[in-house]
Amino acid sequence: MTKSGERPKQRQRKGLWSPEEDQKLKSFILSHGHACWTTVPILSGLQRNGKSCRLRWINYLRPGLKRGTFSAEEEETILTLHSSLGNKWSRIAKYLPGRTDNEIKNYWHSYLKKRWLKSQPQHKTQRSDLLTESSSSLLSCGKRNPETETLDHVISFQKFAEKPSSSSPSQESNRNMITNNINNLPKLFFSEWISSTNPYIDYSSAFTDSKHINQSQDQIDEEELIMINNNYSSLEDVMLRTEFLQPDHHEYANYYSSGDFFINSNQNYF
DNA sequence: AAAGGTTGCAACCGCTGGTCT
DNA sequence: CAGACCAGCGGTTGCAACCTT
Repeated sequence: MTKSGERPKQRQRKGLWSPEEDQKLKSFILSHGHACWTTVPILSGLQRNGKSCRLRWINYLRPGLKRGTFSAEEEETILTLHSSLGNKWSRIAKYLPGRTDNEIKNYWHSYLKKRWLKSQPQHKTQRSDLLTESSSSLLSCGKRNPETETLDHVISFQKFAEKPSSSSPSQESNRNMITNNINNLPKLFFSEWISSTNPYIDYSSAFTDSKHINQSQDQIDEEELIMINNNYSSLEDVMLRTEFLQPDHHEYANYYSSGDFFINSNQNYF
């Protein structure tokens, strides 16, 4: 202990996580939860800071994460949501089960933005100055400034607006898809569901605090919904699709609050 | 085969807002 | 009410893998 009574600061590791560290963190959180992230490294014996542990869990270790390439549907969802929400990656992630905000952000910067630029040679006329002069900094994730930020939104908006309607299923066909295929849905394990991103339930708090479990639809940002519905009809498709993937969240929430969650998530994944 | 360039992604940093004391 | 603490978010960086010359 120091004079002030604090613990002497342990040298904290940085950089890539080793498999041993991953295992320590994973088993600690699965058996104890994470009431307070700053205590997690101390209690689990990791030489990392709490922030780093939190990030590693959310972006990599959390059960139910999808890995690998984004599907065409996911791409469309990102483009659609980005066009109305901007760089609100965590909000966008809420509609992409199993994807993290970090993953979506990286995907946008490394692929989607470029794909759009490639497919839009005609824009050289109107916005050639902006696109040619700042595209290099854009593509290299240049420093934040109002101009590039605005351009981000312009890019994603135009991309969405110019998409042929055939590639974006109508609300009608989407509903049909739901009714036709509801029985063919893959069943989610609860751990998958709780780890996937449900727009109606703040599962991250729920994980350690069961009082949040019964939060329901009113938790959605109403302004967000209004904006989405006013601007783009296919954004409703996004919402439907998301709900479609996670139809039984209330039932699962009750299941979680019953305390069986950890047992089953352990069985399913470890 | 090797050097240099590019890409993708994991992780860090700094800021913000909420909660607690 | 103010300050401390914490979680969450978005921007940025570092580096390994891959590609090109």
